Amino acid sequence: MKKDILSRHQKLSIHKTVLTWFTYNQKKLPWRSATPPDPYIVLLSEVMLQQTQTSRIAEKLPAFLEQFPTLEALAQATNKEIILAWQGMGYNNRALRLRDCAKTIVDHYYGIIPDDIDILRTLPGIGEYTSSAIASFAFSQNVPVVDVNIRRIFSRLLRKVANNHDMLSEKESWEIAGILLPKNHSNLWHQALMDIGSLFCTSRSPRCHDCPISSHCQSAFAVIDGEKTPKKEPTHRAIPHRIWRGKIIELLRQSNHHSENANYILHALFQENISTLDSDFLDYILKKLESNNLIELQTINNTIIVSLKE
DNA sequence: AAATCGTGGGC
DNA sequence: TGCCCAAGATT
Repeated sequence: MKKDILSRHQKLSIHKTVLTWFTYNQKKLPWRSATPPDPYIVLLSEVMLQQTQTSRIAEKLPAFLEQFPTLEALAQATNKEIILAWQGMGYNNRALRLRDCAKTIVDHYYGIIPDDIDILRTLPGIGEYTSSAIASFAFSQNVPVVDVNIRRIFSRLLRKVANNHDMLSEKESWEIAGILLPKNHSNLWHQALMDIGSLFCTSRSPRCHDCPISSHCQSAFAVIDGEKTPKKEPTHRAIPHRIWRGKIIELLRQSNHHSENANYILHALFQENISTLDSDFLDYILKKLESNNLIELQTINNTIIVSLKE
């Protein structure tokens, strides 16, 4: 990409508009309440927010923080404790990785959350986005950050898109993020862009009329919805395994502190009016959950007993 | 490196 | 209703 996508003047104008908008209109979120920011809370929230709406995490974080008030407390959580506490946040493997991340920091970094982006990147459950987000939001380092909101904003801002799926590549987005990064304002800049992305520059039906940067945007008032899928035939798509996995984990959460036998699980899931679950398939799913350290299996009197892993 | 990893809400 | 989407990471 060329560096002259926007003139210096245009960049400054956008920076000022976005940062000013944020000063008066930023979302109030639990992980934004501490000044200076608490790196532990930033770490928690950023992992929780992966592929998950801010509104849900805003609800869940306070109770989680009460149960695990420190990095050390989180590091000591058992699988079962962390999975129970993770209720409603999805992608249960993330919960174990978060605990493993905390444990790694306690065991190898004196319990101090690293501020080095390359070290952060090596921790369990922390990838390119989250390492950058922590460096920027917790430690105010002037690094680029790209999430789905920022990628979508850049995609639309810089050229007129064909539809709401027309996006810059991941790589291009990071390059643009580096080029558009205002000096010394990574933190506020990227949080502002994420707010604007989630409030106005949404994937479908963007609200350009209310968007603070629509006057700078090549795609303003011009984003159209993408194809509504060729819709060939009913193509009864199979239910993804993760849906069954999620139902099983949730069932075990609800039967808190008890084990369940596999036949009961089969029966319970059947009653949810879903027909494609047979015994062998359930066994397969259970073994994968076991290998993920999410559940424990034991066979007693020829029946399989299932419980959350301790 | 394309697939897989939950869950809830919007339309 | 069924499909899409959401502060991505891992294998």
